[in-house]
Amino acid sequence: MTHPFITRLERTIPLSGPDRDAIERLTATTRTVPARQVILGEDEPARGLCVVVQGFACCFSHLRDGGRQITGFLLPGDCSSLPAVLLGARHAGIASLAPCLVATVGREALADLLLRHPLAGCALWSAALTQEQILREWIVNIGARSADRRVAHLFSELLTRLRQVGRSAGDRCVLPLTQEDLADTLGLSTVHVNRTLQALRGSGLLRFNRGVLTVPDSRQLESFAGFTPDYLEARVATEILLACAKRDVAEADRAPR
Amino acid sequence: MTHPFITRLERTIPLSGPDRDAIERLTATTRTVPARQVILGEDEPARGLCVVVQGFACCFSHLRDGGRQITGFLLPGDCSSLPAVLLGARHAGIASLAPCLVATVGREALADLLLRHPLAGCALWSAALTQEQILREWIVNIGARSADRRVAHLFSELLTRLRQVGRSAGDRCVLPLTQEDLADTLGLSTVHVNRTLQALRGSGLLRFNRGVLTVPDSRQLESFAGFTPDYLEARVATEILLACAKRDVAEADRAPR
DNA sequence: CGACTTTTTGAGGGGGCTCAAGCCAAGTGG
DNA sequence: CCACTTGGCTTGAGCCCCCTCAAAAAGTCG
Repeated sequence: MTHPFITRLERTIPLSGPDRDAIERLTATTRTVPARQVILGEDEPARGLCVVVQGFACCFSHLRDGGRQITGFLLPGDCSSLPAVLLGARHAGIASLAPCLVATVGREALADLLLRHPLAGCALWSAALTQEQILREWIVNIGARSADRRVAHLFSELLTRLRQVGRSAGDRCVLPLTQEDLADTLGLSTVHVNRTLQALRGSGLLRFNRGVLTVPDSRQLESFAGFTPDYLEARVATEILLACAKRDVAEADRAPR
Repeated sequence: MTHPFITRLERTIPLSGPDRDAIERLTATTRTVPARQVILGEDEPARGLCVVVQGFACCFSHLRDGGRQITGFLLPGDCSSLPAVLLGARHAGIASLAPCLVATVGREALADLLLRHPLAGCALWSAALTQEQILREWIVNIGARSADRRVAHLFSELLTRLRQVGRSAGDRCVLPLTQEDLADTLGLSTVHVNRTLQALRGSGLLRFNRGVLTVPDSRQLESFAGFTPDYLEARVATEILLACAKRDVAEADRAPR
């Protein structure tokens, strides 16, 4: 089976054989992390890019008053935000929600990849850009939608993303989230999430029971939520692609491994 | 005076002379846009990267029910989100809030820049990453803070960013925003923004009058909002920098313009 | 079984929303 | 120079969405 991270990157750019090899090598050594564990604290400096090979994780921020806000989910093949690694700035924390298989790509290795494999580098950037699209959509979701549509939209997005990585069986999928997690994601209280889920179940749009989401008619749910999946479909423009490829060839000529 | 876009990019990476020249050439032709004008609609395809040279603009999304959510502000030197250009995906709309000077960098020109000037390209990516950091912070703001702290946090961020680009005089700055804009940014109603502003004025933390923000003690405001500016300070890690620079030199050898 | 986490329910309150009207400043045109 | 318009700001009243607090019910796991 191909490496999830490679599959993920190839959704934006078709990679060459050497590219794939290089990435595979970087993410070969993994470590397992139990569920509900902090993978990278908000305060500790990021040593490298964190790639979730298997499992389910999230990015989070804590407020002084004890509140928690989840700012993203990491599915198999996703990686932690590049800013954490490239820019020295503050970064979100990362925690596992289900047991995870995690690879960490150090800064030097990352720099080397960017240098020797521009196409792979470009793919990495593109993944970060997709991430940005998602964040923007989340702002719209939290800022402008009612509680029920908010929940529906999040579930629609997660269902779509899980399908992309082959982790959904028909109309149901596993989401290792508690109602508290949902609350911290959507800017709602736990109690209200509970009642909203009941209402949604009542209207037949979805059922969410002990980490299993069931959506009888995803089309209907998406329509209710105002969800359109186009922000999740990344494909790099050909002009850019050609430029990267050209450089890639040049690199190969000059510095064959 | 140096070009604002270059100043912006150099906040993350020190550029070489040729890099600067190339960027300057790309953003030389600008057009003026009056205030309150749509620069790029949500539906129309993005022809290129949109660089705000002067003025004040915002990114926005519209919902079916007529609601609007502002998902970002573009200050002098900022550019529209790369995803719009590189990935074919849906993108946010862009609108001017004050009169703007805007340059558009076409996809071909952008590809050419990435090819010939890796360092400049890296700077561009980094700017996008900073953008991501800001989006993440906005999610925390909208999702987890009360109305008054939300307003305080946004103002703190904008004040800091305006200082970075030299557009704030001491304790005051110009923000061409209506209360409705603030409402659409923060996920609040216009009426409530009004009352919140009054409360903040009452407590002496800030005054916002007809587009002029006055903050007597920014330290105090930031403390109230729970604002820390570290997510706005981007600086690319040296390892990455060296890799880019190395490639840059190699490029210069191989294909001198 | 006993300790714990997660979900569910109830009751009450408050933060923020909607609707609607009045106000103020800055144009615009006669 | 003054009516008239216009867009934004301000206020009031009423209410509903969602929050908090608290406790019971239902799973979960050693």
